[in-house]
Amino acid sequence: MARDKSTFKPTEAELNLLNILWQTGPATVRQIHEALSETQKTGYTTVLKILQIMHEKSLVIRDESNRAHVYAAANSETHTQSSLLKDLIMKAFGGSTSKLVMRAIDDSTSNEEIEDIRQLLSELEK
Amino acid sequence: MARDKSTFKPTEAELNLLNILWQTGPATVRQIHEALSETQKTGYTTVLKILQIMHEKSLVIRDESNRAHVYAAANSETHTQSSLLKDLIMKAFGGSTSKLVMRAIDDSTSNEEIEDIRQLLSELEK
DNA sequence: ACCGTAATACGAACCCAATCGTATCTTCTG
DNA sequence: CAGAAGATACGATTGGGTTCGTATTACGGT
Repeated sequence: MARDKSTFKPTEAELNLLNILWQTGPATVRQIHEALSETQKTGYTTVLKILQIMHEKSLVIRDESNRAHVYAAANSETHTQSSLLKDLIMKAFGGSTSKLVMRAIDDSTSNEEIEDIRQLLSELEK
Repeated sequence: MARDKSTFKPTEAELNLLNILWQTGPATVRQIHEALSETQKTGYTTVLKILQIMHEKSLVIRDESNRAHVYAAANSETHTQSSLLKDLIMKAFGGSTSKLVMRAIDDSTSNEEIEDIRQLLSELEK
């Protein structure tokens, strides 16, 4: 069952690796594992395995021209965020984006965040 | 491992049932199953089993005074939405609510949604 | 050319979610 | 009160995600 691209939902472990790839750009398993080790204690082969699975799912692309394969995210961070967001809106907000935005704003506790959002809205007014 | 309430994340099947409970209020397994059957074709005992598991996890409360137990969501829809939202913000938006809001707004295609959000922002300006 | 190092590939184990079939229990009816 | 109907409880199966150990392969230096 090949999943629709816009519907695609990476798992939690996969998303962790994608976050690293988006931040650092294309990287080898070793580099990714090292980056991940900053926050997690996951085995090298575990990272490798997940990347291989992600490759099968076309979540990442890989360059095999060198011995150490170089992996890169197949989709942009923005695209993936949209996909996950849409998923959540459908499942938990009855498909209403405005309900989600309202909830997000209501939950904002940090003044900084509120200011950022206010700024955002000003931009929108044009 | 008892999960923190604010961190709690229902599974997809669980969320489906919660959506029904939030909409209809307390209900028996039969009622829930019937409501679910509108959109899904899931066996009766499957629904029952999931509700039992949710009960163990304290996702729902149940009234056993009658033969047919009456289930109700343990947490409000709003609370659960906040929890899921926070989870997504952490995992996919680097913890930034404003990034998520921006993405949600950028993705809004429906004029109606955009108008609703605009309205929302006007309210916020006060 | 050899050997150690570092890489990939493979497969097993474990856990949890989801589904359903069957067993058991309760209640009402005839 | 016997038995059907309808309810819960339980256990087994399947599938996917996550983890890691081991096997295999490819490079690089002496």
